[in-house]
Amino acid sequence: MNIPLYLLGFLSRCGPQHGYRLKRLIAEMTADAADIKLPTVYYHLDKLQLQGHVTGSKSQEGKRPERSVYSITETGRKALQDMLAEALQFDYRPKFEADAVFFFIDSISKDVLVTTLNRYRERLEAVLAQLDDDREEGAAVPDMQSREMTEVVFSHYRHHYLAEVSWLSDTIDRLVAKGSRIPS
Amino acid sequence: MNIPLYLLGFLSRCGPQHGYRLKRLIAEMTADAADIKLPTVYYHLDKLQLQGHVTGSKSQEGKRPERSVYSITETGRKALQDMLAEALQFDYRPKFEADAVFFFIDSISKDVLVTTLNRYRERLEAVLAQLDDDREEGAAVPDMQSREMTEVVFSHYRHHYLAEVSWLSDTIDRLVAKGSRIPS
DNA sequence: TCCAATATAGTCAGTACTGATTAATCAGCA
DNA sequence: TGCTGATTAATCAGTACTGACTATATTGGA
Repeated sequence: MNIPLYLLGFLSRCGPQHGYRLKRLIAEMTADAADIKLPTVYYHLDKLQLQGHVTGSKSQEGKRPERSVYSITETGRKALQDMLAEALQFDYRPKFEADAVFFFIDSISKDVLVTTLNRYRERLEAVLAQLDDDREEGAAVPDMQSREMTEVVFSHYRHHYLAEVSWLSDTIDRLVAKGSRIPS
Repeated sequence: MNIPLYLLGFLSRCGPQHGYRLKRLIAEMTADAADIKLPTVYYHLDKLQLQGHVTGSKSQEGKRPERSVYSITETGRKALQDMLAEALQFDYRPKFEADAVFFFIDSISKDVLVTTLNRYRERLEAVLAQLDDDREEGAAVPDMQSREMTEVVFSHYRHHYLAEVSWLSDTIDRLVAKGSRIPS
């Protein structure tokens, strides 16, 4: 997910942050397109610190355990530019986890498969509806720039969910057609 | 990628195998849809052995280092059925690694972005062409059952690559339209 | 027949990631 | 005011994965 890019990017845009706040910032600003787990955030902040791309200033307040505010450094800004250039390579390599099933359907009845796929299609259509709701909500993202780009990202998901539905329809048709030719 | 499902599935279908052979079997039979790395294969075979789903019989031939032939056990076949049922849940959650760029384009000129996206589209179209070639090749997969299902999987990739191209076109149009309204 | 290249079979050490847990603070309300 | 549940902030121990490496066997050609 190119996590360091998100971390440096938002540290640069929003100024010094605690790891925890940074994680939430990213989730909010990207409308959850990037939901990075908290331990993962700290893992990468540590690495970035070793590389000198961020500095963490520890500070003790009262009896609280130590906590750090992370800031991007000058070399961090350089690294950010490099990462952006790298990300511009745009390499799409999807993995369809569930496709394994198709290699072993001989142990599944065709009826069950078709029924399951139909249910899957219903769920996908629900996700699409949800996605449109979230888009409306994403319209609440503060700055203009981010909002427009959030639209681009939403559209990205939308296209692929539609593709999934379309493939599903084809596949169901194919299975049903085959079933009618060779009725079991 | 549900690797244990592939391992048990092909051990079941093709009989006892060395880890190495199993890996290649899977690559061939799935026309590379599942390219599992060799150390990953052994990692999961070890786990499956601990769980009792496969047995590995060590055998020394000549001066060769020890090597194991793995077989699926009865509990392994049970586990395989469970995994198939689980995989039938069909959960599609795409992650678009490169989308991070869109949240930081303010530091990139629009011209560069549009040029880059156009180049990306060209590359995608090449991949689509390659995909069709591979499909032809996949037609050489031995048994009928596998071949048909390989078609389904190819069609899956095809739909999503087409979606990617279609999203790209929309996005480029959007960027260009915006650029013409507010010429920099 | 000897050698280089390739195929076969596997290990190891390190990277990336995350579920579960800890620990203090704060807001609401009985 | 004292208790409860949510929020803020972070760590730890474990899982999953893989690049780089080791070692033998086989094969095609000079």
